Amino acid sequence: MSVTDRKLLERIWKAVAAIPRGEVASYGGIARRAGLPRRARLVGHALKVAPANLKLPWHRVLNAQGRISLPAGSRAHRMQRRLLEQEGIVFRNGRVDLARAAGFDLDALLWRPRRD
DNA sequence: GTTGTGACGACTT
DNA sequence: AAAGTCGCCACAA
Repeated sequence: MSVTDRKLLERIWKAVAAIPRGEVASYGGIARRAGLPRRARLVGHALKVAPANLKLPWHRVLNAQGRISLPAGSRAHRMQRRLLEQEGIVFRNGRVDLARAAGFDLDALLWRPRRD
């Protein structure tokens, strides 16, 4: 693995670490915030290989549909959903309930689930 | 080198 | 809404 590849991963990890508690972001959005537009798949890869010691809020990263991308029914899938609900995020029909009432930031693709 | 796969996404049918 | 298609590209075989 080249040094530059390593740097890309680090930039992605940093962007993920910046997702505030109670909010979620998309793979594509993280890629853009990391300065890597159109590299959504790389974000998935970055999370897969992320060292556990970084303690990244990986569960706050969803696909563009607001759905969990991990295999449905898998252990990891259930854990992601649990972690999200644990911080107040509500699911509706298998999708994160995205109410863009206030704070919906299209540019950053950072979503704010309705908080009531 | 080539091929298939995949924690993706935008567009078009 | 749902299914294809295409672009993207790291990785394993």
